[in-house]
Amino acid sequence: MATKIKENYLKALYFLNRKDRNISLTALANDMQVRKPTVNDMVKKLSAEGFVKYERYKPLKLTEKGKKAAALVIRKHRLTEMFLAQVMGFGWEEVHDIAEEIEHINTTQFFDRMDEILGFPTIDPHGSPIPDKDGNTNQFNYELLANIPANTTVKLRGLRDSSKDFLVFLNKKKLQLGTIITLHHTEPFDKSIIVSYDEFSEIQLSHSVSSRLLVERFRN
Amino acid sequence: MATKIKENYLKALYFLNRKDRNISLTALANDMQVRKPTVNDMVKKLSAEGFVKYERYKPLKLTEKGKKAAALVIRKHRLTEMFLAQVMGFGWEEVHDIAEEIEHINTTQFFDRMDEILGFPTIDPHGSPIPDKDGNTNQFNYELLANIPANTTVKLRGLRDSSKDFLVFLNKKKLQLGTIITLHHTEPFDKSIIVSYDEFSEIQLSHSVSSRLLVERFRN
DNA sequence: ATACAAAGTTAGATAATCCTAATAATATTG
DNA sequence: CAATATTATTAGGATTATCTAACTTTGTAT
Repeated sequence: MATKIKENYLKALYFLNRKDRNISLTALANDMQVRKPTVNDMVKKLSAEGFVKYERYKPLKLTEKGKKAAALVIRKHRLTEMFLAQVMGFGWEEVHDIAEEIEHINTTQFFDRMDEILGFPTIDPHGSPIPDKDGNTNQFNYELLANIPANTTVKLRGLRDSSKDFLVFLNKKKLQLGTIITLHHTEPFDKSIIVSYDEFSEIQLSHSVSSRLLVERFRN
Repeated sequence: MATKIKENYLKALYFLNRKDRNISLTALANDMQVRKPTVNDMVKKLSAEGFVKYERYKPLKLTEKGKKAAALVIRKHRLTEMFLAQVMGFGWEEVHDIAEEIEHINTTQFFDRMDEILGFPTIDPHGSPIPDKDGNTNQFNYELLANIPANTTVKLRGLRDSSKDFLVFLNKKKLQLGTIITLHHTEPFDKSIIVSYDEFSEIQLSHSVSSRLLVERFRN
């Protein structure tokens, strides 16, 4: 089992890996908020342990072992977030920071019990998929609200950004997972959109917001 | 805030402190399963931070600050144990090891929420008192079952030993907190006792067991 | 009361994770 | 394609928590 710090490097690598299979050391250093020599040392260790493929001056790659290890940490994180929200009553904007600490606990039964109590959930409170025990992640292919044509009705399914600021903003707008949104119009100039949902009519959302919301179109 | 390891030293010091206000370095080393020079270094640091009173070749003493810091870790541990047992359905023999990991999380709201959900409990699943937010511990003065005279009825209130082996033994005997026990007789030779409780009559318990059970006598 | 045992201390090392400063390789760009 | 910028690496150090080996102080027991 990797240390808490290594688990955090693996998580960071996992998310960088989705954007680009070739991960730069600098990107990882920025993500981890450490200096490049620190990352350089660390990737050598992770490479020696088989989590990362590393060759001098070449981009980093996560190995299958590395991907699986990262996915299992993310599983613990997201199960915890779900537990904090569903069982302990925390808001979706509060769960991340607490889960960030609990995810490093190495007690299988604890997470298994959470899983069971929650009824084996497949998504976390932000709509992100919870990897299964083998580290396999169910990829949903939701669309960005920003890319939906006018006069379409969709359901809010996930978030591109789960930062506290954004979540607090969504709380203020009373937007939550499952909210059914009708997009009326897109303003070409600034890409802002006009939507209606629940008791709100003709609300304007900026492109910055609509490009962070993952939605599902209703099948016709 | 002390590191996880320092918190563990403080806990160990706290329990050693109840037996003897003067704590030997060797005792602490045994408790922590490390070598004496390691402890020597550590107590110097804890002393510099004001948790321990340390002078060369003199016994260690916990300062008030040290006692409070330790009590607050124990608070987190026992709240967690209670949460694991009451909310998550773990057996009293399973909760210690998990709580041992969770107690080092530094997120006040998490423990406050547990406390609230549990209805501000004052004891953990083994009957041990949960220190309050200021680190004050309610000391119950229960008696050892071993010291109770014959023909007395008592209620099981706590345990002197919460090791997994002992807890599993109690499970087998169907003894739990709250069980009302009548002590019929004490055998002078080996100090074993004959008791009845629930559906069990005239059960024999060894001194080793009776001296680990904390009981409350009924007021007359 | 001296000798021996137990307890405590010091010195010097190691591993993990981080740093700065300097250097080397690769990529970009005029 | 040479100059420059970016990226990666190396060298050397710091800190935390641990170790072993050797030494010193304190306590005990004949």
